[in-house]
Amino acid sequence: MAKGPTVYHVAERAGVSIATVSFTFRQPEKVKASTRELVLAAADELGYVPSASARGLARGRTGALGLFAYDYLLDPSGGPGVQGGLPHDVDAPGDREEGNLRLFPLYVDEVQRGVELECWRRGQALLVGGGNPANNEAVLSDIAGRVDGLAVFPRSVPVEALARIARRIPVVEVSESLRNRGMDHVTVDNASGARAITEHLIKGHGLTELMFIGAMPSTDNDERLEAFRGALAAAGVKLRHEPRYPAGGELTVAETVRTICHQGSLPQAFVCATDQDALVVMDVLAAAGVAVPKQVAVTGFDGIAAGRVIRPSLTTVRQPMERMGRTMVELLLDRLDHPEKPPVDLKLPVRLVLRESCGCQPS
Amino acid sequence: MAKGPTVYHVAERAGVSIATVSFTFRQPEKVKASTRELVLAAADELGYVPSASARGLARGRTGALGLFAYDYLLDPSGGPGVQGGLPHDVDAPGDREEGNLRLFPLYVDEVQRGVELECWRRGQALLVGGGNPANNEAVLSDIAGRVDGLAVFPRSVPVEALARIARRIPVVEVSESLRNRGMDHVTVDNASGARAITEHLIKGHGLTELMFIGAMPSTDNDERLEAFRGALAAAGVKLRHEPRYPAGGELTVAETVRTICHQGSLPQAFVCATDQDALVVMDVLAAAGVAVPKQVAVTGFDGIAAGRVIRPSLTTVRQPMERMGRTMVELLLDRLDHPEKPPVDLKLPVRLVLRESCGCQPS
DNA sequence: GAACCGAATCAAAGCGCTTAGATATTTCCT
DNA sequence: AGGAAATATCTAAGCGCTTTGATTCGGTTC
Repeated sequence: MAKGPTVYHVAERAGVSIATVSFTFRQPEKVKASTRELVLAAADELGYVPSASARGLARGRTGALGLFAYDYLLDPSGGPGVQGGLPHDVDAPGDREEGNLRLFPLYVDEVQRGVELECWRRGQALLVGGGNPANNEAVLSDIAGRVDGLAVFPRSVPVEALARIARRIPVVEVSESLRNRGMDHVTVDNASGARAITEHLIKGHGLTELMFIGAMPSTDNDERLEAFRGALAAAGVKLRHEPRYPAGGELTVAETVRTICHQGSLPQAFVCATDQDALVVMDVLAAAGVAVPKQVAVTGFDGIAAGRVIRPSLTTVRQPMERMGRTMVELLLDRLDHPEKPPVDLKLPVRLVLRESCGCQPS
Repeated sequence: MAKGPTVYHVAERAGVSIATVSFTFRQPEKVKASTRELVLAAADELGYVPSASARGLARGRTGALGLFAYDYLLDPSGGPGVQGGLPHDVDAPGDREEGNLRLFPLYVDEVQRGVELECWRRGQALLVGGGNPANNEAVLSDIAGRVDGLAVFPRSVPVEALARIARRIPVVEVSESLRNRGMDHVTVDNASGARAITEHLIKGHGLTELMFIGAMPSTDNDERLEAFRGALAAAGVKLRHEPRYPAGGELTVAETVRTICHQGSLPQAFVCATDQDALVVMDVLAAAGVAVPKQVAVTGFDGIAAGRVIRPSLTTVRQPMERMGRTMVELLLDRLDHPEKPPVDLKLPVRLVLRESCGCQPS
């Protein structure tokens, strides 16, 4: 287990210079076939594995991309998680350690998967870092020092810290395009999605008393709310139920809905800012004995897996999450070749997914 | 976007030597407080981010661990995937690109998650690499050059390639402990699990005609089969249905079960080698109009999320997957400190999870 | 056979950081 | 105040690789 063999050892064994060894691995066509085999044989016998540190230092590029994957489930302010309303199970209690909370892949998981797949497809190494809410910045900086480009989730890290990193290497962020100029962004067409789902409720199901609800004010959610309002106005529906936005976590979504149930002032539909919000809403409604979609329709936004399996299944707007991840990788690699191009905001299309919770029939 | 600032720039700006800059970041207590602040200020103004390549080269350690995550779903021989028998959905067709196959986290996903969480908790950087079945070895070698230790899934990579890597850096493998001496292993107590589930069928449900079935002969599966046999023998149950093991994929599990259905020679229970096998079995049975568990019981092994949600829910033996991932990281870090200790085989406990598919009632 | 040429190989200069060991500075005694 | 001991900082030598420009080599051409 002594310190492993280096180019020097291989070179000596093959009777060539270290330059030739390097060429053999990086630009094989520059080396005469016979020499190449000699070197490869020596490398093989020695069990030579090139040091990425040395290469990275010499080339000025590490050849790896980074993903800063913030775990929302570990976030104390993250709310009740995704499991509300899902089928319970005899072995659930005490199984937390083993991933009960993660029965389904979450939004971030699916995007992360896209990043992984695209990196692998392109032979790029991928460093995934996580917070560790304690020392997010230290972790981020550590990752930044290891990679050529970085993909991050919104609000996983302070803006200034991110800006600082972005001065050194390309950074691409999901959503939040309005803030953080100076880096690329991948977003989805929130407006179209929210409009489509609102119009469907109005025209498809003849509902007019719609209420928008969501836990967090984010760029995405704001755009959705805006489009929701627009769709109501366009349809000539007057806003009986004011959009509710228990922003900042003052009032949780659950509490808000619970109150509404008690007051008996239910709208005809809850248009939720996200699927996770919708799951919470449906959970509360079930507990209060309110039938979905009979008494009230519920819609989400995102298209996470859990919404597909829950009963009633969740009508939603699906974001192309895997593709978003892949796109981030593409943007990063592009940016490495063209550092001076102006920052890009790539807006990906969404798709209305009609399921049971709005009143549609499953096929 | 010029090449970023280095220790030299920071040193110059702070009016100290580069050594002091380095100390400020690595061993702050060795630097006088006033100097430290000077350096940190300079670093901050310059947007200094230490280069991990340079550090790795100088220290002989990269400070990162690697995970070689083979994607079984991309494996052409991987069989029908996990979705057999799961609820279908209006938006399923054509949605493949967006992760339909991964509606639930698979075994590898949960283990990977454990690796990630433990790395993050310990402030370790984590490199996840994937095959790319084409050039697995190249990818593996690339990763190996970047990390201090490597975690791999069984049979994701040729044994010799792995052995070669293991000569250079610590490697820990899931399962397969019988092969590949010379590296650490994390396994589970397959024997206890298989025995427990078999005994439950015999004593709990009074079944005597049990049939073992699984797609792949692996160390894990062999141990399970062995314990299955042992449990039958111990219970004095004679083996009416010979353990069926369509090894090597000659006959797929699906075909085997289909044939059995047609012949009308059903056992009282299918004891499957893995949950994925069990899902396939249940899918075929459903298609053949055979009621589970009324006409035949089915059990799995692993405890993947899908088995919890499918109806009837799947009785199985749960592996502590997240913990296995965490354990791999622990072993790796241990091994770095104690290279000469003999290789370890860590056998983690499993837990019998009774659900509907064996005939038990959900609570 | 001298002059020349392309191809193959090599020598050497870093890349940005860590860390012994040397040196400068401060602290604390007597 | 003088000097030893403790502390703070610096000098300089790598770490293993890439890559430019120089050198060597085996042939061609005239």
